[in-house]
Amino acid sequence: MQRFHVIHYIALHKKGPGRVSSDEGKRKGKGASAHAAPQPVRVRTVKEIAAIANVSVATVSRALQRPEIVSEETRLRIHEVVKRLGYTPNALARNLRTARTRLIVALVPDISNPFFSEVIRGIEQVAYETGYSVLLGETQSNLVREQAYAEMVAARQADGIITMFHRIPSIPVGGRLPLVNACEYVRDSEISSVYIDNVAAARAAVDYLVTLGHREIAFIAGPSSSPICVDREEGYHQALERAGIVFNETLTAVGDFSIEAGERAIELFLSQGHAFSAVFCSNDEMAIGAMRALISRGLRVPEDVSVVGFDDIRFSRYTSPSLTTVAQPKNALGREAMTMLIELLNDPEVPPRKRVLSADLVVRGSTGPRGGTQGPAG
Amino acid sequence: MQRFHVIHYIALHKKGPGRVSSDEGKRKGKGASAHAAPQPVRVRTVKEIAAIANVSVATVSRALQRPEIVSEETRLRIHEVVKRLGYTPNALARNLRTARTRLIVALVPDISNPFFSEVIRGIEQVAYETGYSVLLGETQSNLVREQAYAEMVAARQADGIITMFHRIPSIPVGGRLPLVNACEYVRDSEISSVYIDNVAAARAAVDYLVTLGHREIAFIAGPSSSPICVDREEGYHQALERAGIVFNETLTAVGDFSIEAGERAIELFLSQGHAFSAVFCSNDEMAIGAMRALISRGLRVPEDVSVVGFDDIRFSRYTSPSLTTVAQPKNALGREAMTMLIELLNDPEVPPRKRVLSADLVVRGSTGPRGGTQGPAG
DNA sequence: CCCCCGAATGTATTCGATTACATTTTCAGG
DNA sequence: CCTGAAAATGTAATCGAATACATTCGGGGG
Repeated sequence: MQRFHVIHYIALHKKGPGRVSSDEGKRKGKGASAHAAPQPVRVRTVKEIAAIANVSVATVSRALQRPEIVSEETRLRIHEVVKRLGYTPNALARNLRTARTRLIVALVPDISNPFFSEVIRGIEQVAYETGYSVLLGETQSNLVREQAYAEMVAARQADGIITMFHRIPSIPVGGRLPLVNACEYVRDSEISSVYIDNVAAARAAVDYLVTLGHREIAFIAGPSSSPICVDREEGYHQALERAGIVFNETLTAVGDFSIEAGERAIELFLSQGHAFSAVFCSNDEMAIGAMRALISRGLRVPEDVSVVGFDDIRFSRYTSPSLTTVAQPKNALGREAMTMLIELLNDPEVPPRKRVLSADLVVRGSTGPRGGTQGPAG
Repeated sequence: MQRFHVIHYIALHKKGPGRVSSDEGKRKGKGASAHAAPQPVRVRTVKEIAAIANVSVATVSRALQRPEIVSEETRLRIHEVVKRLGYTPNALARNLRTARTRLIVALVPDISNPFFSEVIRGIEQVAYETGYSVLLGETQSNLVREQAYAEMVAARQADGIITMFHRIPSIPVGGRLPLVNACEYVRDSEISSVYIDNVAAARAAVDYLVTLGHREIAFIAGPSSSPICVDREEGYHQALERAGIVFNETLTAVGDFSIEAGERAIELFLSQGHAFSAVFCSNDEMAIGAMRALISRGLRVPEDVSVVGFDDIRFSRYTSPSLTTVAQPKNALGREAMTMLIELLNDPEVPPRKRVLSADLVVRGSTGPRGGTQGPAG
């Protein structure tokens, strides 16, 4: 990999980035009021509230949980005290007693991936509607971290978990943990999942390139450890076969979903000197990298080479040219996943299910009919 | 706003995106084993472990918490039982008793913003080193959500909180909640914060444009509700003043940090017909939007107009041309924030502090000397 | 052989809320 | 003015682990 532009730095300060100044903290407030009395954090309990409101703890609890069964007068008095003292019930005690937290954990490999953000938004919508809260965890595809978050459920700190990668945290013996797999799935496993028909989606994308007249279609695959990537590759093969195009192994490269991987793949294809007029990529980042590499080699997109991505991340609308890609129903994936998880939480007996949603091809500027020029090496 | 490319959809399936199929769930496993016995989730407790290992609950607890004070023989026996039965201690009970969770909440307005992801990574590094776990919350700049997450601390579900926006969740009366503000800060408030010297950083960016010969420098500001945006604007003004350039009000526009806002701002400048040869933007997204708009109007970056962003998000390396921008020490911001929070947790008496880190200007391809052409309208 | 000390383990309280069950209050109907 | 059911409130057990305090055990010193 090489940079295309020289990067040089101009320090704003003499001190390095590590140096810090913290004088503001030392300044004394102008009046005497500035934390003159760093009074210990007064933690209130039901007992105190009960004593002050002149009722029993049970009544306080009821006034907060099911106000309708407490007399108006008492209720108002208790609420006044609660408000005045700023009382918040201890959720640990409550959850311990009730054996539920109304909290679910959503795990993503990479939070900055805009694809997942949309899915998470879907999860949160349903969670909100059903009175759950969502806590996010980033695993960075690290097994240890995945496991650590899964333990939170085993330790009763959360009720369930939605994962967005293809590895299932090993289930603590004894209990089936309430888990739903979103976007990805694990073949043959007894895990509930929501995902799209990746074979069909990839096939449709490549079909579209075929209808534009392309015959030499390159493919940039994702890691084969992920079942959905295998499916996308399968879809690519099926489309070629249907169109009567002979599969050319040298026109397939494997990447790791990064922009750089897309660039490298194109470099590889070009160096091999085999002609191609279109590239289908297993995700948008790699497609963006592919476009960059093509353009920097003086090839025009889509006049010389058409490019298709997968996912429809927000940014693919803003590349130049904008990217044709397979749009996953991100929001729906999230919503379905959360809905399934709630079913599971309400009734642990329900068998695991797999739900398959459909995807759409979004045609933008990066694809066009096979041009007069025969492609890069044609 | 208008699209530059026609977008049309090709449905992959007849059924709409909402339709789902879930046949796989119904299929019976080939053998009898497939969840033949959906046995109730056996939740183990110390008591059970103690009974099976033939010791008291205290000994089990000790074997898990401080193994060294338990005899080798007993310890091994207990660990064997724990492992065999897949016992995980109930964290709620533990946290209730010990009054600490070793969990902190990190709140961001938008998880897909790559700027925050880097900061979060810094937070997590320090958290990991000190035995804390980080849970992420996305607030979407929604006050209700900010408040809801803050309540988690009041309810003792988390020990502390790091926010990355300029609003302070109203503190539950009675207790100062352990909170650190990262990247942003609140003027004159008694809140610990870590941020960069935005005035100096912005000034340096504009200074740089001046050294390249630019005199008509436009500015795309961020929302003035955010102190750091005000600071960046102040830095812009200071740099102009130093260079003896008269401030031209029509060359300043306010945006909301989105790509579209950057586009709109450029349209505005161009429509006003006032010449400019450089644009400084309060963040990278708006700078990317600005470049798009300029290029789509047939202007060259940087030959006709230089563009500078702020933040140095990952993607700004990959635009064409790549973006010159102010790089915030994202990782250090996160690390410092978490470090400060831990100090606060260990000793609630420590007064709030503000730490100011330095930023670097990263020069890439979007800036160049003021060219022969006089800019868009010159 | 006894005493004492430290190591190992056990007993029982505690954390703070929820809630089953018990008790008191209220008031309509007789 | 009494009765009884419903409403309101109170008492105490409970969730599961941690831990202060109590007890037991083993063995070295006197």
